[in-house]
Amino acid sequence: MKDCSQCIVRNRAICSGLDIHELDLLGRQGRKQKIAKGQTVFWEGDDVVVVANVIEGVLKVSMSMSDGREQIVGIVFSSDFIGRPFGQQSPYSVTALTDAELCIFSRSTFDSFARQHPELEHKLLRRTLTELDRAHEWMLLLGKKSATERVATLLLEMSVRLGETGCTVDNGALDTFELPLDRQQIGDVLGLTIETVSRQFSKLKADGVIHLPDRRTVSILNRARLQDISAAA
Amino acid sequence: MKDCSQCIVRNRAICSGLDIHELDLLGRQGRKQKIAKGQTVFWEGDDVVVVANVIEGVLKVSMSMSDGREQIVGIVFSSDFIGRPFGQQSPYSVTALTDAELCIFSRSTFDSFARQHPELEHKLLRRTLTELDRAHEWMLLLGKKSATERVATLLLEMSVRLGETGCTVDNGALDTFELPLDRQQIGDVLGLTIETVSRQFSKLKADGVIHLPDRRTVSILNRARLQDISAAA
DNA sequence: CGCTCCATTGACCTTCGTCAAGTTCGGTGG
DNA sequence: CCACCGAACTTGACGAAGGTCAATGGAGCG
Repeated sequence: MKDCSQCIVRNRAICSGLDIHELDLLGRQGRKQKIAKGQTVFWEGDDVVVVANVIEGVLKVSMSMSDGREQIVGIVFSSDFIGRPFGQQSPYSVTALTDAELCIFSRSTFDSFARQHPELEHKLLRRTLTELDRAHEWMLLLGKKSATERVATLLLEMSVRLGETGCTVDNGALDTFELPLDRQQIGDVLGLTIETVSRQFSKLKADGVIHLPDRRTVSILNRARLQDISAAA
Repeated sequence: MKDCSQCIVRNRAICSGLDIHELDLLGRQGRKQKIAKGQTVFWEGDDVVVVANVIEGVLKVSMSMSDGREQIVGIVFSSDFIGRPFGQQSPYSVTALTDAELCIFSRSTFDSFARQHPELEHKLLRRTLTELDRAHEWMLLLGKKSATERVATLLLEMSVRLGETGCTVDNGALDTFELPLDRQQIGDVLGLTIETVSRQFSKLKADGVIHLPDRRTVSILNRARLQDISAAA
């Protein structure tokens, strides 16, 4: 890798706490890699040989059962971190939902670098803690919310997180955005079937809460109403 | 707090990486506190003023919606850590399921101590990462598993985690144990109603997989079968 | 002995999943 | 530019799993 200081996620990724010297050191260990949409970066159950920062693109983190049932347990965006540091087996798979670019490190290299650079571990800790908060929020959704509430929650969440990833200037929630997930994947995030998701989309559209110009893009027409429907805590 | 070196969770809590000097320093900041069963340690949405190690007892970590629906997002045992370091608001409530004893720190004190002691942050990071793994596993359960599978999974999980907390010598999974949760709470962990949980218990009992000597205690008669039913990944 | 609190069980109903057509969109080739 | 093709999505009819409501059971305690 040549120059971390020019990296577009420089200020948002976990590397952001490092000084120029450390950044250079870490940079030597990493390599950029492009991942095509649909490609899996690593598989559930495999040995964790690498971890990575997401430079560009959207990926899903998923777990599945022996009979094929799959749950998406996370969606990661530009500047997010993927992989399981300090672990032997990967508990999940990571797959690109869009074409993506990663900054990849061998896990063992990363682990020992992290141990020698508390600032990096600190950033990773903070990130893991927010990730855990998000997981908890999602457990509430999966355990207690109705189909309508789940879909509304997802739309709001995507609106916010796509807004955060710096595609826009203002960093605010987007009113119109393109979903990086197809209907099946939305079902797999929400613990619903594709048909139920579709019906809820249709209903929200019929109620004038959202507009669906095409399969993938969503326009929020009435955010307050959507928040209401999502039964936000 | 007088003497951390004598603490019963000394070797399992996040303090375990600290040397005697550091341990003494940290010990001066903490205080032990007994919590009665049913008492809430801190509330969802409140400012996080404290964090704590669990010395003894079992507590639930829960999130709830404005209309009262509640999801238990975690169960913590002896030597586990509770509270949200580096955060403003607590995203969840923590309530004692049994009488408990905590080792409490002011969050700001803990935060700055942690930042000055990378070994502590490292332990906390590892713990947070396994906590996240567990949350992911539970998302799979909540999103994709049937009622029977959920109950079977919970029983196995409790069997293992109660076994780990050092109540026994061998640290293995227990075949007979007392549930720290009542039926309503089991429902709140599994995303089911109390009636469905009860029906599944009765069914497992009728099938000879488990035995229920009284409301709270469970005896696993056929672990292999239970594992099968749980649809473990 | 009887009261209270859980837990269990039963009957019924709602929500969501399943199965099976359609329909739309986007891409490809004529 | 238009026709066609396939994949993804939508819609409908039906059924099953689990929720709801209500009655019953049973253990612990005064």
